[in-house]
Amino acid sequence: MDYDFRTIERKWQEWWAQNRIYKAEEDASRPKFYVLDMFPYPSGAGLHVGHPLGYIASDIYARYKRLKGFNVLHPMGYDAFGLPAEQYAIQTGQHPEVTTDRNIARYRSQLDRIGFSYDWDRSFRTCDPDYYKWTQWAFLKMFDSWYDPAADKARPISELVARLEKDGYEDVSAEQWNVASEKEKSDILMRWRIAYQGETSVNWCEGLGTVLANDEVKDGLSVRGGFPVEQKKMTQWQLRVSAYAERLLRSLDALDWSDSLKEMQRNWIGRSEGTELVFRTRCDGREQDVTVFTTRVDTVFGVTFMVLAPESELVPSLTSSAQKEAVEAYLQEVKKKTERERLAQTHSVSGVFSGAVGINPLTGAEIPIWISDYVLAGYGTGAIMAVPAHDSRDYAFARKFQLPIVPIIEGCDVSEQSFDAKEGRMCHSGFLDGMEVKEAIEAAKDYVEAHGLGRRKVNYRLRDAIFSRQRYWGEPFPVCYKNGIPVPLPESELPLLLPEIDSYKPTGEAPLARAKDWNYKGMPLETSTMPGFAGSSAYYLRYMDPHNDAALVSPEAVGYWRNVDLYVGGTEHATGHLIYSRFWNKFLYDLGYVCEDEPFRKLINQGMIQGRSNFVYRIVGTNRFVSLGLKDKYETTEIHVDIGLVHADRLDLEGFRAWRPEFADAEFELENGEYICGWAVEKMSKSMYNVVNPDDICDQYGADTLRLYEMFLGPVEQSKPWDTKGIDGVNRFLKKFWRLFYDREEWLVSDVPATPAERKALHRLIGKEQEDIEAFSFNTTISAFMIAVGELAELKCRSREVLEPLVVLLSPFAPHMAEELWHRLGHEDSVTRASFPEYVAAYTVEDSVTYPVSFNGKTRFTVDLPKAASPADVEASVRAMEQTQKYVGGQQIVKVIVVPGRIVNIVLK
RNA sequence: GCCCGGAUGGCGGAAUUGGUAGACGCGCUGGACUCAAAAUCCAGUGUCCCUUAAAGACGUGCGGGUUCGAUUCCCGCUCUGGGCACCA
Repeated sequence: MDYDFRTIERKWQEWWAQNRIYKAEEDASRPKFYVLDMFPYPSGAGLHVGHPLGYIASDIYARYKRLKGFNVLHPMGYDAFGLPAEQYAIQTGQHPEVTTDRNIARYRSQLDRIGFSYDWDRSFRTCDPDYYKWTQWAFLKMFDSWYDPAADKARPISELVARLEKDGYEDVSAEQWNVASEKEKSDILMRWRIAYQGETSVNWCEGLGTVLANDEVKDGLSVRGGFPVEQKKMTQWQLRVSAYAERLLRSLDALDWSDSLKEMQRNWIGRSEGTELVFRTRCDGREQDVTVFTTRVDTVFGVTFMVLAPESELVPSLTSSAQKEAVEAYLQEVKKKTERERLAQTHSVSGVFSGAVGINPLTGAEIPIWISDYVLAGYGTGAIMAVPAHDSRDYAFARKFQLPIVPIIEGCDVSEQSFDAKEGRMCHSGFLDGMEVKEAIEAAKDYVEAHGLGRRKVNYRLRDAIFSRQRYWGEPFPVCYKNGIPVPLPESELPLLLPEIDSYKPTGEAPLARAKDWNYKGMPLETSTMPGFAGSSAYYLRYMDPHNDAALVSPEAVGYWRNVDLYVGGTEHATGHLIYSRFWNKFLYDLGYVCEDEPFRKLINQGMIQGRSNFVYRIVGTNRFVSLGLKDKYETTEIHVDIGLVHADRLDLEGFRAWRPEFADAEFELENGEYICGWAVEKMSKSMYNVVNPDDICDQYGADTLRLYEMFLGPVEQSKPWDTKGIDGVNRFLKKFWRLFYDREEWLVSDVPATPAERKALHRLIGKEQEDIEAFSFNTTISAFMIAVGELAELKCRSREVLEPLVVLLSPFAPHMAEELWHRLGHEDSVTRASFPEYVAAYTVEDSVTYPVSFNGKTRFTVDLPKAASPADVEASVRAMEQTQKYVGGQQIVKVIVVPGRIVNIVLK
């Protein structure tokens, strides 16, 4: 009986599916464990070998946890709304759902071949009305809530309305509220709702005809499609993520995520402690207060000018009539410039004098107010005090416009550049003179607050999320307009189904505006749709209770499954999905719908698998190709060649000629009769002809080999190149494993007792496997497996006592083979239901004692000896080391002290 | 520019966190079995010196330091991957 992976894998995949082996059900008698993969957006290209890396890792972990007695929830679904399907629809006229269905079917068939232990009964797509009903529901809840800073959580908007009616709130008095019109009331509430509509500067992408979130834009281009993005003021639906900035930052500490990812989130949230300082200003005889934000109030004596952002609403009132023309010209220039510069990535210094002056609140000095695009409207107050001596941006500006530079830190040289460091002793700074910068900051803050000149303020870079997209393929907003006032639809109307439209071609207006009868009881419905992250923000909750028609998730289900214990996915979601999801979860937590404050307890970022591309070298101007070693003799062009035509870097010449018509009469210059190709590690992509399809690997080697090899390649978190060449090693291992059980047709396993050596091999493996799987170190686990199997093969182990646990240990990695052998061992149930602790208990590693050995009281190394060893044995062992191990650096051991409490000390000469 | 990581044989990568560097796999070399090939198995494989072996010397990006002992800790560089980028 040979190892016939094709038959075995098909057989058990069918059996698992038919018998619902991986079905998860709530079971209060067992501890739960929730293992989740970031669900894929099914693109048209299908899966390449890099995609399943994380899925395989999480599947191994899920299977391992099952063996350890946990009730494991391990679901999979699809992130199905989004731009690519719609872009395709625009090109082909085909409904995005058709493409989406097709892509999902392909993904599913590819996934199924790898032998994952997903509970497919819980699967859904974000574009299913049954699912997006709950995305819309969450939006309604957000619309109907405000963030109460006193309670530090979201509360129903009705509570705010009650307050407004009775006492007013912040700058809205009860009188104002009570006489306000319906429209005015709506506008007032928009200032506090969690989901609100407001005018804001947005990333407008003309190429896609929609606005984009900050994380959907990179280097001034859209992440999807790479179209230029410009800033534009528009009224959009937004989510008040910024209200959660402090909580999102604070609860990061307790999460078991990588430091680099947490750091990325911290930077994205961008907390900075500073001061809001009020400057009196004068312009054409008018006086006005302007508040600036600064983290360096201590430098206020070095302020020599102020700067407003061009988009600041203060600009009109702070422009003098004399400067009006110049300012307007500058504003026009900025508008044009930003688009160009976003692409060019260079920032030239520009600005214009506003004609207004400000008065330094501490010194009384008059300083000019300028307008420049190096100040951002969206951060702080959109106005700054400039301290050119100690801020490089202010310095560059001062230099360009010849504004004074006044250093206020002793001994610093600002003739060439500013001195930005937060260190040194203050000077020319009145009451701050002589202080160190750090104490000066605090002293200045105290002074400002004590004299009513401003107040301490914490600012965040994190902005509210823009939630509207002028696109078709997304969740419709359950909102209609009554006399221009947004009115939410009642929950009973959900889901509000995405309407059919005639054409997907962009016309400048939102596609839904073209839908027939797009109104609710005669009131027009909102025409934008929700962004991609809407559907992916709470999907992990839905898996807990995917068929519930009455709630996103029942209190019972969420009470049992709580949150995700292990989340595996790519690092590219660090500042998008993972922020939005945490926000969304915290919001639902505030309202009592979920019972954990954080959605993902532990997060593993799998690395990327890069492709290994091959090249041929064509002599310029000919159809002649030279082998790698000879290419330097000629002027050549490097051409990507399909890796299917290359074996061990040797080119298949006939295959190459047949590959493309232009190569049909190619000539070759060979080395030792072979054409050697060049190679490089690059991103796996069609255009580089280096894509490896997991289906091909499954055909040729089997899913178990694929799983093992992807893990054996290196640490899961690390990016590494794929090279099919090495796959034979793990494939050989599996065949070897099989041969422990079968010698051709003969079944080898019997009930003979295991020898001590056989047991020892198994013990070591058990210990290693437990340790390494918990640490997510699967490559070393597999190494340990190879060693153990090698040892057992050499020992000709036939004992069921050892071989049966070995199958259990293998099952997370190579589930198909393990299942087959498990059944051949006489079991009827799945190996999934075997109990790992049972085997661990039966095979505990023999106890030994570790003695720490120290020189002069400091532990230097350890000695392992059997438990029964006497102090004399320990001393002998240490002295033996003196000779063989050179541990004591040539110095002679005078005395070895063995303390009863197992501590060994060495006294050196 | 700022903030995180990395750097170990021909290649992917190990090393119990300060204790025999290079586990495991690939590749390569030689051998066994074959008419032959595939498959399988065995042996060797960091570099240098040497006909070979023994023995030795050198070796974890570079330069210093701490230590009996450093891939591991500290200081200063180089290269490289990623994130942020006028955030006051």
